[in-house]
Amino acid sequence: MDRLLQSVQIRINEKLFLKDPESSDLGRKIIEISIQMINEIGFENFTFKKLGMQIGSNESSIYRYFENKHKLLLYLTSWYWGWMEYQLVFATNSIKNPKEKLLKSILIITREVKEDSSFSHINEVLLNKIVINEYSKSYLTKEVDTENKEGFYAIYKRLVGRLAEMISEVDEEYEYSTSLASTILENGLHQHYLKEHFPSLTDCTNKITPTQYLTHLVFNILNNTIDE
Amino acid sequence: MDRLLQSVQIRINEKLFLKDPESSDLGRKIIEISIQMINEIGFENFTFKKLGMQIGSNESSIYRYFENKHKLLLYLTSWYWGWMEYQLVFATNSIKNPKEKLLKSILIITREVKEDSSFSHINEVLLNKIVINEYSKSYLTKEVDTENKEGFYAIYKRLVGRLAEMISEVDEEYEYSTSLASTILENGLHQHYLKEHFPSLTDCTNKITPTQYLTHLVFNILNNTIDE
DNA sequence: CAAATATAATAGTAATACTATCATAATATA
DNA sequence: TATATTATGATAGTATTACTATTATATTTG
Repeated sequence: MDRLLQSVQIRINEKLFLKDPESSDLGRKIIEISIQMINEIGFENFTFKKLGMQIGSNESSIYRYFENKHKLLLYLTSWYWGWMEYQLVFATNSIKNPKEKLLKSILIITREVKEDSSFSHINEVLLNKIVINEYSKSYLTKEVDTENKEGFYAIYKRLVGRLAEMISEVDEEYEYSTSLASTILENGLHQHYLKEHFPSLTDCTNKITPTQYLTHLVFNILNNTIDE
Repeated sequence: MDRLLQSVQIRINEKLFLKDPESSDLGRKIIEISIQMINEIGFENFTFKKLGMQIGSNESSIYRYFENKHKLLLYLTSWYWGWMEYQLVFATNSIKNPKEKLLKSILIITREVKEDSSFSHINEVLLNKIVINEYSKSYLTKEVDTENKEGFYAIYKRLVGRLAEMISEVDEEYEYSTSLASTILENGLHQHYLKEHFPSLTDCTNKITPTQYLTHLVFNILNNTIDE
C-alpha cells in the first residue's frame, strides 16, 4: 500500500475507548501486542492480565484505555474495516467503468492480506486473520442492538453500502444489491476460514481464491437475470 | 413435519457427551431447558449453574452429562443439522428433476423454522434461532482442528456435501459447487441475522425471505456461465 | 520547581468453570 | 425382600476471569 496511510488516521467511534490508544506509547503498545496475542491464542483465551504481562505493563493501566476486551475487539475490527474502506475508495475512485470498479472492489475486499504496511504499530496481516476468526463474535451478542445504536458497526455498514451501490451501478435491475454486498463481505471471510480449517467444505485452495469464487458468482448474477 | 420423527432418533457423536442426555429424564430436561435459556440470555451469559437453578437440579449433576457448555452447544447444533438433514432427504428423495430437487433443498435449509414438532423435548423453533445466533461460535475456536478430527462437525459437513451434489446435478460444469453449498448454508443463517439486527445490510424483510434471495442467486449462476 | 497527569503495584470482590467428596434416593438383581 | 448398583443432590473448594478501588511513584507540563 502507498505511504498515504502514514498520515491518514482512521477515525474510530470514541465510545469504544476510555482513552485514545493512539495518544500514547502505552496505548499503541496495547494495540500492537493485543493483535499479536489475539491472533496467537484466540479471543477467548486472551485477557487483559495476560496482555499486561506481555507488554510489561499493568492490567489496571490497560483498563484505563478499554473497558473490556469486547470493546477492544470492536476497536480493532473497526480499524480494519476503516482501513479496508480507505483502500477501496482510494483504488476505485478513478475507475469510471462500473464493472471494472466492482471487480476491483471485490478483489480488495476478499483478498488475503499478505503485506504489512509496516508504518504503524498495526500489523494488517495479523489483523486480517483476526477478522476472519473473530469478527462474528463482535456482533453475535445479546448487546448487538444497543451497540449498533451507539454506532459501533458504522464503518462496516458504510462499507456494505458502498459495495451495494457499486453493484447497483453494474445492474440497476438487480433487486438484492445490499444482500449481495453483505454476502461478499461475510462469505469472503468465511471461505478463507473454510480453506484453512474445513477444506472439504470449499472449492477454494491455494490456487483458487475466495476472490475468484465470489467474482465469478457476482458477475454471473448481474445483468443476467432469469426469473423463477 | 410428519410423525416419523417421533420414532427416528438423531445420532450424535458420542464424544460430545459423558452420559447420553436421551437416556434419562434429567438428561432430556437439560436439553429442553438449555435451549430455552441459551435462546433467552445468549450463550455467553448461559452457565451450568444457572441451568441447574432453572431445572431445579444441581450444577454437578449437569456436569455428569456434558463436560462444558461448549460441548453442549455442539450437541444442540449437531442435533439441529441432523434434523435438517433428515428433512432434506425425506422431502427430496422422491424428486427426480434436479432443479426442482435443489429448489426444494434450498427452501428447507434457508427457511425460518416456524413450527415446533412438539413431540420431543426439543423445540425446533428456538433451536433454529440458537443456530442463527450461536453456530459460528461452535467452530470459531482455537480447538477447531482437533475437534474437527474428532468428528464434531460431521453432520454439518455431510449436509454441505449433499447440497453440493445436488448443485452439480443441476450444472455439472459449475466449478464451485462445494463453496456455493457452504455459502447457502452459512449465508442463509447470516441473512436471517441481518434481517433481525442490521436491516440496512440486507434486502430481506418480512416479505422478501433469505430463501428468495438465495434461490434467485443460485439459479442465476447455474447453467448460465459467462467467464471473466 | 510545583502541579498535574500517567502509570504501576497491590488488594479485593463477585462470578465462572470447574473438581471432589459424601449423602441420599431410585432402580435393578439375587 | 434385602442388597448392590447407579443416579442425583448438597456442599465445599480451587484457579481463573473480569473487573474496581486505593495508594504510590514516575513523567510531563506550565
